[in-house]
Amino acid sequence: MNSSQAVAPELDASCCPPPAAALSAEDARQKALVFKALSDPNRLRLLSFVKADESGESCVCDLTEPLDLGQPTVSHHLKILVDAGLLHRQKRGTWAYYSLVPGALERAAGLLTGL
Amino acid sequence: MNSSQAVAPELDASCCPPPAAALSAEDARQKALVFKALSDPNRLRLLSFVKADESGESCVCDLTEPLDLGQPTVSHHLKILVDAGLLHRQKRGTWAYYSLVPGALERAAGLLTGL
DNA sequence: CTCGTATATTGATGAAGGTCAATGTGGAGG
DNA sequence: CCTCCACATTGACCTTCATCAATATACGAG
Repeated sequence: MNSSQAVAPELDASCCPPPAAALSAEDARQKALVFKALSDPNRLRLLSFVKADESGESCVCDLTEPLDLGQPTVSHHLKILVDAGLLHRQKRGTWAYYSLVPGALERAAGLLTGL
Repeated sequence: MNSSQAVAPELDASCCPPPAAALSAEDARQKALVFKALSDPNRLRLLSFVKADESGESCVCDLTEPLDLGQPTVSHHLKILVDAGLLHRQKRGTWAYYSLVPGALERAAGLLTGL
């Protein structure tokens, strides 16, 4: 009864054809999902922290403290960013490493300039 | 008890210096305001309609019908977009004309690529 | 001044979202 | 097998938000 598999399709599309006309209700609904994932300060900071890390990936335990949030809350936010197609999750042993999906931020930016 | 004057400062900044480090809580809070304004499907469509209009501006009455929303709801969304620095409002006579703030979408996109 | 029109504001309502405490899961070590 | 650790999930609470009906405001026409 959750939305674990809901991946924003806009970020998977190879590119963004110029819309020519206005957004349809469906297009708007799906693009809004990406910006909804970006509309929380703590999620923006999570993206920032992951991107700033030298290794390019961070585990939950590294992100909990600087955000001053509980571990379940951080996991929740990370899941939203993964579902939006912005972060990638790789589990190694007990740890879960999160990394930026290459080009995802640029594609999200393209959703704006290509409105 | 409202936020009529809350203008997102990020969109007014002349440019976006490379962050070097990670986002502060305050930076994240203000940038999230812009994406929160973009996180609603109907607001994305409003931006799209305004941009697609040949004259570059649209009045509320032109936007109410294609969105299939009530007039107060459309006014509410437009206000949020104005407060976020994305739309500009100009009142002429009885009508209120909304237009895209030049470069605002590009600056919002820059908030992402410059994370 | 009065009426009609276009827009903004207020108040209420139901849905969605962020957070935490508690619990579940699954791998590593003894 | 048992225990600790990192992380995920669940359930509950409270806040925020999108929407509408009703009302207010402001302007133009007559």
